[in-house]
Amino acid sequence: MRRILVTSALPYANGSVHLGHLLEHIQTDIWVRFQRMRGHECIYVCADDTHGTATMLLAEQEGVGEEALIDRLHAEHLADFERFGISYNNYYSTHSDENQYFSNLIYTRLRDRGFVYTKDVEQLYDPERKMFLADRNVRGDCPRCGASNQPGDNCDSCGATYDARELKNPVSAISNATPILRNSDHYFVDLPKFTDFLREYIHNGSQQPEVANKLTEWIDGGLRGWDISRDAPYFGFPIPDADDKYFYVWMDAPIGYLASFKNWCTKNDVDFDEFWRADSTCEVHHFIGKDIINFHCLFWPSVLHHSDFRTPTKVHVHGMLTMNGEQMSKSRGTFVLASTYLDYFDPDYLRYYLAARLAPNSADLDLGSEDFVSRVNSDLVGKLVNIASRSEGFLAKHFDNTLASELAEPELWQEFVDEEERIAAWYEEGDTRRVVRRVMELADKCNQYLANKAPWQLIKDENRRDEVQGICSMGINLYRILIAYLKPIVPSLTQRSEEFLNAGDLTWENATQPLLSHRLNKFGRLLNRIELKTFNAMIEAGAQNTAVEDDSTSESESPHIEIDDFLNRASRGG
RNA sequence: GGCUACGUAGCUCAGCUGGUUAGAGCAUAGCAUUCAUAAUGCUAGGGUCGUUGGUUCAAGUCCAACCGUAGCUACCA
Repeated sequence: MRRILVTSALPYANGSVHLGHLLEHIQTDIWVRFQRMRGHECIYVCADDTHGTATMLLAEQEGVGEEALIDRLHAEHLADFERFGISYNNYYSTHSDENQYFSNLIYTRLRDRGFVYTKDVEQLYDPERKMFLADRNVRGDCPRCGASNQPGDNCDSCGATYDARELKNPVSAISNATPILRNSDHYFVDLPKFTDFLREYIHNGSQQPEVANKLTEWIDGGLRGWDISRDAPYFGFPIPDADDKYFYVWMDAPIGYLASFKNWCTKNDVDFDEFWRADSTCEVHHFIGKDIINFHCLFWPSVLHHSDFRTPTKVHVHGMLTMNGEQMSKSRGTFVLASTYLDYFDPDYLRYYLAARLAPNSADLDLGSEDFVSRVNSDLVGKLVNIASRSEGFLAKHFDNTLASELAEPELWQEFVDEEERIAAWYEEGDTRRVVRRVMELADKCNQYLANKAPWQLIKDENRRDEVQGICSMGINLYRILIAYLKPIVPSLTQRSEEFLNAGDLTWENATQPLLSHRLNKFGRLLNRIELKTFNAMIEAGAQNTAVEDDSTSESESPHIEIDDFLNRASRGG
């Protein structure tokens, strides 16, 4: 039995769960459910990422304390994810004692080993709000093309990248005050010292090839020190032995994985160190989006390795979700919250669709409305569920819902059984696209078999009734093995099927044993078809739900962050 | 600008280390069927495999250039 710890990136506590988050958490959950189905120990933890300026400002805007804000969002996030069947063992928070403990521990270890240095940094400062301004919180004229009202790090108009200090006519996006330059000591992790370690680490099988490529690029370009401190006021953990300095949110965010797991270990009496000591033989898998590769594949393993923790076994990187070919964005009206989706569709539809498109790479994934509807209706209902539906009637009507005592077509059955190994390997790699394709090919094969045998003809002949039972029992058994193969992807459909099949929980092991002389439960509708207009209604509702927010931010004239930017970065990782 | 990935039928994609007339599903058309949630089965049309050049007995499959698309160019809560 393998011992596996799995994480999804930590959603940031400044907004609701949306389909972009779900892509990641569903992908993770499928992998986790597969591992558990195979009989491995698989602990899945996540948490809300709570610290930083954004939460601080949002709390202020809402007139509540940060802790009240993050508590509220934590409850919301967890409820949304749970309704999608995401099977965390623990969904915690980075604003926790455990997280502070590990942050301090890691920091002091790094510091004591000479991997931390301080440097004087000059930054824009908002004199009204008395706080330093991150690049994103400054707007001004582009130093190259002169376009007005550009963000502090790059120009949307001409694409130039620059330092916020170079902006002309800078304005604080928080208070509209004119920022001044001010100096402060910052704490840096000496990343360049980890160059050799990283060069080796990224080729140890922990990275997808295209990710390793990108990392090599960064490393070859020369690593720079990583600024891990922020000045007060800042919502976060104070840095030990420093005056009014706080850990930069991206420092303690990944540590949230440790904290969440530790919290779970305490409650379940599991040895944390078994998983995290440097020579652990357990596995650690992170699932993240490609936007946060640097944090998880450069900083995180470096920090872990140099503070006596093991490094991740594998980082699974996925691409971004687009809607009908466009970036998910509120202004384009292609933004759908998890809760909005649930007003219209069963989670299994989305889980199935995403699984049908996911491969072990970081390519972007498009959710196309017609494609979505067609795959659900053709594959799940028309092909798969249809097998059970068309077989069941005969058994119920003529055979007291009882399966034949032996397999009518052992070779056909064996063919389905023989796929087990390949399908498992695809799951393991994260190639659910192949899993789905193969299962649907088998479903086609099964429908062909039923069409050829035409039990609806045979039933008319009194002498051939036994054949009908045999054929339909094949149909049910084949349906059963196929739904078992898809169990990690469509848990609720599987559960309804298990009830109908009346033979307990499907496991990877028992799925390849046919049911013989077995009594089924009463058949109920397993899955409904969906309509394109429902999907369109959902998109429209999504646009309406979010239009309000757009207005409010533009009216205030001081959005702390462009709203679309928010979305792209809403799934950070912790 | 630099780097990376991708560009195969209307759509989503298979095509591994180069080797018979380029495949599947969906969509479309016709036929069959009616057990099944207007589901299923059979058949057909549809692609100069982004462009050009090269290596080779042989290239969608390797190389180069070009065109196009997307992304990255790390400290942003």
